[in-house]
Amino acid sequence: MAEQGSVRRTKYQRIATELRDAIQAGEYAPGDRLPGENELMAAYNVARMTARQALGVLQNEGITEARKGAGVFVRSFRPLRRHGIQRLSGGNWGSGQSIWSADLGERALVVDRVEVTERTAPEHVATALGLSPTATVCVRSRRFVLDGKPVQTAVSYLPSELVAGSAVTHEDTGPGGTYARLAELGCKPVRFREELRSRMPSTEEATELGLSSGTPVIQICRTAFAEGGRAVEFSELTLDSASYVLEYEFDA
Amino acid sequence: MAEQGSVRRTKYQRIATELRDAIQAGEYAPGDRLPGENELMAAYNVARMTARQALGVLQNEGITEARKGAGVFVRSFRPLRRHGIQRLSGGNWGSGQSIWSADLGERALVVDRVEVTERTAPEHVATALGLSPTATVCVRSRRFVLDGKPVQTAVSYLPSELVAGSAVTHEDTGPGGTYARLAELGCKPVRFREELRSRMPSTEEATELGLSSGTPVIQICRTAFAEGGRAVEFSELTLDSASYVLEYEFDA
DNA sequence: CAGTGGTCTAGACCACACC
DNA sequence: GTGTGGTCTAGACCACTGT
Repeated sequence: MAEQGSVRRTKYQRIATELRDAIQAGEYAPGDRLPGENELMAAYNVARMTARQALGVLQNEGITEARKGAGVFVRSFRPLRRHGIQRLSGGNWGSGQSIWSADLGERALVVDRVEVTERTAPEHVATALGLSPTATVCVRSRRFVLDGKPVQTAVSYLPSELVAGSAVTHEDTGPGGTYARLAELGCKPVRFREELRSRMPSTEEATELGLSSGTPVIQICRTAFAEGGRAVEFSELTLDSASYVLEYEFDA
Repeated sequence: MAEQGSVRRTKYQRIATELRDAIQAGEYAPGDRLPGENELMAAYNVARMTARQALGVLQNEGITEARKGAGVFVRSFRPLRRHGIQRLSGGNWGSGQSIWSADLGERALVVDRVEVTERTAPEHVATALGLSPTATVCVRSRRFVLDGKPVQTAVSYLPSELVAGSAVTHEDTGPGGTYARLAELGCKPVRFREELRSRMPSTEEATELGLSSGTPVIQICRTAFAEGGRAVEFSELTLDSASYVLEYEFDA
């Protein structure tokens, strides 16, 4: 009880630190239940809001997750691996191993929702595609689900002038998908630029991806270029950061 | 359908939503001061903790920042652009434009702290480098600062057996840096694998990078391979997600 | 049903920023 | 000094989860 002078931190920080250390020491495994608000109030002789604040620290760090009516639990990190560059042509690269388990396993990443519309291009899309501000684009919105859990949303924009009347404007784009259709139209993507950033999700994104507090998203803006440098597709992907590891492999 | 949902929520969510909408509508520009706790208490007739909770929502979304004794302010996003693949050989790629302003400008990214040590390889490092668990590695820790603000930390691990006695083990690795020294040792890196994830920072990382609440970090684990596939360097980079946009450009 | 986390109140003291 | 956000208390009611 008497520990005034050691470190100058606050009560909730001290509680949070002890819980975090216990987790990292393996005293609580992923999925385990942590002491709840009532237990912390009794164990540390603090008010409810103080115990809550301590638990909130861990939640905002993304290492725990609260389930209403059930308790607070240790989260796990079992990411999908997304290979940013597909040419995994079989070299012996990789005497060293990847850091995070691939875990792609046999679980299927399936499309949950598809929505195809046409509208005038948002400004940043028109800019990315090099279109006039009044041009229209085909907008393909999808959500991807893994084992019932949404992990990614994707919105692709393609110039209407390019894809009008093709299967790209259908929900089912047919064998080979959008890129195969673009190839048939003489605009096969041959080069890509991906711009990544990470940030906290909006409330809509958190809802749509089923994200708990303390989970950032990775936003990928990809532009696909055809031979000659024409931008033929612009995509905005939003990934649940707890579900993904991104991998890029390239030569010097 | 009707969008009655905006009225259904709790008090703090309603307050947060109104503030967020006001920000997105441009009523508050980046750097502007928002109504504080006292103002919100009066304006919405709520208790202090409720006003705080509303402001906490925006902070956790990373769109505002609280400065003790001063107020709550709208954050801005002015990222550096990190080109993951340096072969930016001047094609005409890019009829379309990048999404976020590059803003690299003339500001200098400088090394703030360097620390070089030697120790036995942590398990995941030994695995990544294909070393025995008892092997020792040269550990180079650095912090990078932009305009006085820390934006990245980097820890590189190189096999001791490879770099012992070379300038790699000095704080100043000389012209061309570590990779030039590796080349001289006959182990020039010719291929790289970068594994990225995003997560909330630990408290140490938040302190070291000066991150405010609601700012994730991007963690990059890079393995450098020499000709023949030998892993010669493993690096762990931790980036302030508010300071970076990552770009990867590659052929299909 | 009992127990959990989520929301909310109405006070209080503190450290810090700005004037 | 005054006002700010940060911490903390001691209550309360609610919605939800589990059994």
